[in-house]
Amino acid sequence: MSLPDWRWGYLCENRTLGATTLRTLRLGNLTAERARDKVQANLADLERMVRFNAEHCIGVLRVGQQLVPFGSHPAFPYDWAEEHGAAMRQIGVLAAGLSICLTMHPGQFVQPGSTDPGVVERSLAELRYSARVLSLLNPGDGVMVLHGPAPGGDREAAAERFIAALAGETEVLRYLALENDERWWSVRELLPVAERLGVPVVADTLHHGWNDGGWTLREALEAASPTWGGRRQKVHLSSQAEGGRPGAHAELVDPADLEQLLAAGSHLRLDVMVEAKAKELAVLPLVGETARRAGVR
DNA sequence: CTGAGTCAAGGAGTA
DNA sequence: TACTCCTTGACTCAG
Repeated sequence: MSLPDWRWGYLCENRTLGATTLRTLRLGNLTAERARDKVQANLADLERMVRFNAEHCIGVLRVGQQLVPFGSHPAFPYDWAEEHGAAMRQIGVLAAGLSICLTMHPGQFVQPGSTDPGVVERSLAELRYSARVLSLLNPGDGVMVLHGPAPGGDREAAAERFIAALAGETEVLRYLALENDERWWSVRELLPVAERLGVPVVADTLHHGWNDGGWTLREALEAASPTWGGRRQKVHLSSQAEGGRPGAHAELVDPADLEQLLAAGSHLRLDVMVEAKAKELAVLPLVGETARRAGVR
């Protein structure tokens, strides 16, 4: 088997380093001084993780959504982009020089397709915040991943609201990608929504296992591939936690799940984000395994 | 110092 | 109506 042209990635923190970009604080404790401390600590660890990644051939890193805690909240006490922009740009230049792609993943509260205008506005605020972070950190190839809209009983209407809310958001759309979920949006169903927004589709292998839309994993990967244009195609890889509820992430990646992705996508140029509780410890063996198969280069 | 309870936020399902 | 769960961990405070 030839070496797949893949890069690997993990999420938000690094156990080897004891580093994290997930530091946050309570809204009730939100002061400029405390927020500044958190942001600076998160950024310092982000830089350490970027360097670690470069040393270990890990090409992608997800940045914690709370890199700037409450960065999209009206109560945030200062202009974080102004104060931390220089530090973010510096890390971005470092990462770009090391060919490391930084990504984000706004959470389940972000619902730009909601029927509630207040929810839409708060969701857009979070998406604009994420786009701003990426534009400072990673203007070249940053990506933020969002799930399809909650259907609310009428998928088509929800999709139309979702598209309408995002259509004018140039900065957001520049970084946005849509990810299949285990219940409502298979890769196949998500493609037309993404196409209308002009954004790419992230195929998540675990979600695909529960909700395949009638496609094999290979079909899903190949269908999503052209949505990435010349960019590397982002894919999420994880394994079901033993005894956990459906969708719960395992500590590591099951070898069978790696084999499945290799069989389905070895011919594609992928960025494989590993969603595993052990973070980089789950990725390092995969980097080694895929390199071993190719023989020493 | 430790462990339990809690944390901005939405939506869907269950009781 | 009230409660649970998301992807998780970090924060807070009572003891």
